[in-house]
Amino acid sequence: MAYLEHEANGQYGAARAAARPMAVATQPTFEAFGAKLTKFGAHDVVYYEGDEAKRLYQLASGTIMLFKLLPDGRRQVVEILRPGDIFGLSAGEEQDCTAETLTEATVREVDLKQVEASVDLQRQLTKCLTNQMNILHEHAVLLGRKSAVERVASFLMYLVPNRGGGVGCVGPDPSKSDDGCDLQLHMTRQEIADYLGLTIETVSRVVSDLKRRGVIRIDRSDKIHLNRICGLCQMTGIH
Amino acid sequence: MAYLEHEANGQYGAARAAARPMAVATQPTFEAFGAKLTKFGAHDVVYYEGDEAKRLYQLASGTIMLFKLLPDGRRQVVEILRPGDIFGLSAGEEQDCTAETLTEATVREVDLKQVEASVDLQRQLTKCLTNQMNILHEHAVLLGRKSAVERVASFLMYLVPNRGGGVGCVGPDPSKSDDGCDLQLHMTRQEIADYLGLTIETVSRVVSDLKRRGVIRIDRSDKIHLNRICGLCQMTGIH
DNA sequence: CTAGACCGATGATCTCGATCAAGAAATTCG
DNA sequence: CGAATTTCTTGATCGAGATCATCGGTCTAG
Repeated sequence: MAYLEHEANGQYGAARAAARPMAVATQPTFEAFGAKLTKFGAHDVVYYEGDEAKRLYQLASGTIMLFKLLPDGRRQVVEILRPGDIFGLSAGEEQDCTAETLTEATVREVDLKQVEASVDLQRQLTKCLTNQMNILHEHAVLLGRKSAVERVASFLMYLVPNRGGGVGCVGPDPSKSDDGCDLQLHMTRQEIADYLGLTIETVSRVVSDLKRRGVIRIDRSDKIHLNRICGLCQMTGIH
Repeated sequence: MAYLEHEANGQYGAARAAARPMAVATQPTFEAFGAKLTKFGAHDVVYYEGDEAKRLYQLASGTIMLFKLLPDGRRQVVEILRPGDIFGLSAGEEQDCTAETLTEATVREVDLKQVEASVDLQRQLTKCLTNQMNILHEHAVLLGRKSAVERVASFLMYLVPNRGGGVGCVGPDPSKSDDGCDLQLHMTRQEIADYLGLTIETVSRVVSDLKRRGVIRIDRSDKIHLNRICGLCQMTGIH
């Protein structure tokens, strides 16, 4: 029985966890499908939770967050979208999240009828959804099992181009002196906290701590320089 | 600006959060596509995290969990699958999760090539993925923002037929005396803990507490009777 | 320039859930 | 059946992160 053989590696066979999905290829776009292009300013709402879900959206440029609210005001940011990501689909009649821009953004809109009809569109859709699903899985690990430091480190690594969340990290890469990187967050401490399932104070403290330890440098509160990417990656909990 | 108008409702416009997605319609199946049917015993592994992702699976009967591991053994159960749910797709070459049965289960397998080719299959796929994505969003709220009691209450409500997670709850329903329900968990306390981002002890304590308060009755450790569904629903944090 | 609003940093304290430690109950197996 | 093993429960203690409180910095409006 495969299960037993596996158990030899520890409680859940943690040794197998070393194999991890690699960063994902470029995402398809819906350009070719005569999608309507809409422009939004920073901090605009594209739709609210509860609005009728009748269109498919794809982010063409900028950054958008999807969040959900509890009636007492607690908020959870469930996805941070990048160009190529799709949103606005819902299993029910209504949107399950609010979509709000973090920066200026342009969005492609396609009618759901049109989606139904096109094989190509469906194929691309599947690819996008699968990709976003994998990210949601990784985020569930972060929210369910990681410490505050690990969450912030994972978040920063997620913003490093081609290193989504430290996933696929190969350890210190001596072949390149790429161990520095400038990040533009486009998010307030509150938005970061709501994404990481923390409070604003904890995020602030952890960031200060990373600065004190020399792992990062803070140029402006939303502009952070990573001094040692690999050092940061070691703090994400995935090593 | 829509944002400002919205803000009148509180920090994030919590008032809008009342509108929630309804329970989802029956899921499509891939029966018609000549899928190969495989039978698994309880606690069998369908595939491991890191295995090559080359097939699409759909759960035909039984229950399966998808989980991810951190190298130090921390585990997060990211999805609990029900008949109709699909799994095994990955953005990369490798599976991002381990899939393990909770009960005996039968699984339909379709080759990825075949998926690419069929419009119908794609359409159904989109529907399944969208549904599961919505559940992942809800679960992110649970992991990021809910208390231990709210998590356990939400989990139990999630198992009540037609009341997925208390979503779409309409308050005490006096038209039916349906305020009781027998649940078969098919999960150990450890598995529940790993799904809810808690420890086994906390899950055990909360369950004992719900029993003490008369909200539930424990017939066997994995067989729980809900005495007052609405009372439980009130504890999920969504009201 | 000042006043006001907002955002972020940081100290003090508290609390919920984790951790540590036994037992009790259920399940498996000889 | 009883012994061994696993799972669950419960108590005691601890600590990471939440909460509360304050202050400094920055941006905007007048």
